Amino acid sequence: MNTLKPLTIGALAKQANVNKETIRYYQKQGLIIEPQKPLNGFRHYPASTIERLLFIKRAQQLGFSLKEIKQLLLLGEKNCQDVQQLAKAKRDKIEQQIKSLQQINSVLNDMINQCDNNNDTDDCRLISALSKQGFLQPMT
Amino acid sequence: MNTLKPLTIGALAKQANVNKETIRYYQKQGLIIEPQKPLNGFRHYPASTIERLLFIKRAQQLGFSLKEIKQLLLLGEKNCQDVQQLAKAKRDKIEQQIKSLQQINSVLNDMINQCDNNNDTDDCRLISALSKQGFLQPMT
DNA sequence: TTACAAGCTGTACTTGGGTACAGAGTCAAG
DNA sequence: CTTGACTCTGTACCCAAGTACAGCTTGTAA
Repeated sequence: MNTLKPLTIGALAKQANVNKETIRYYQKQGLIIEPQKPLNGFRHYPASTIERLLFIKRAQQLGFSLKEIKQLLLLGEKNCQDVQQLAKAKRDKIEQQIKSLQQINSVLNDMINQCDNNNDTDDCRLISALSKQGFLQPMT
Repeated sequence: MNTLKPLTIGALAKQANVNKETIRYYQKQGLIIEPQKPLNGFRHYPASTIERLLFIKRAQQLGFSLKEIKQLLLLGEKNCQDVQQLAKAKRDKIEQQIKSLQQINSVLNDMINQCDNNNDTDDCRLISALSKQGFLQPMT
């Protein structure tokens, strides 16, 4: 009874909660190994591919691109130092992003508040604020 | 002497510090008006187009897409309330993004620190952390 | 006037992360 | 043995925000 249905692409997709086409796409990109196709029939995936897909999705959530994830997977076996480097670079980038977004956010808020203070429709302070120079420092 | 050279596309591009092709692209997208082409000759842009381009670039820095910027420009003349709505929606999105990035950042930092604590190359904690489930709450 | 720079038009290409579809082949249940 | 669900392969398409290029016309300075 427990012949444990072989993992075809559809089953794999379900298990890992990704689209079939996404799996094929990852194969083309070299992110997961495409199992040999038996002469007649469908491919069977090892269960570890589920883990691999989940890994990829988690890394994506951390802001890694597929290209970077490929690096991670290649380095992963051997080179903890290099992996850490990648992670640090990513962290620094993310910190930069946070700072930019915070700056943007405060500008947006100022503008929104200015808008509150003049609700005659004619002259929108928000638009005129955007029309002026120098309200956002160039990112350093 | 001061015939004040007419603003052809190249001059405009220089003034606004954007690429000529970008200007053509914005024209196609309806973000800036393409002046009539005189029967023989090159287009002349009004100086206000410089302002318009700068406006677009500033709005982009605030995270607005070109599509949204088009909205802003259409609304801008009349409808302060609607403009404010757009700005608020954008602010909320940006706040969400900041929160996600902060969460990601702290996860990355934890992982990097774990890596520091074992510098034997063989078993990379960072990779094994990524291999485990549940370290990132699904974005709510 | 002749060369060279600049503008014009249209189309195609880029990146990243996929999705969609057509036209086959194959498997498995009834 | 047939039907329907699934897989396979390949190609094309989507989005955003442009960039690049070919082949032409026009403007300008020496």
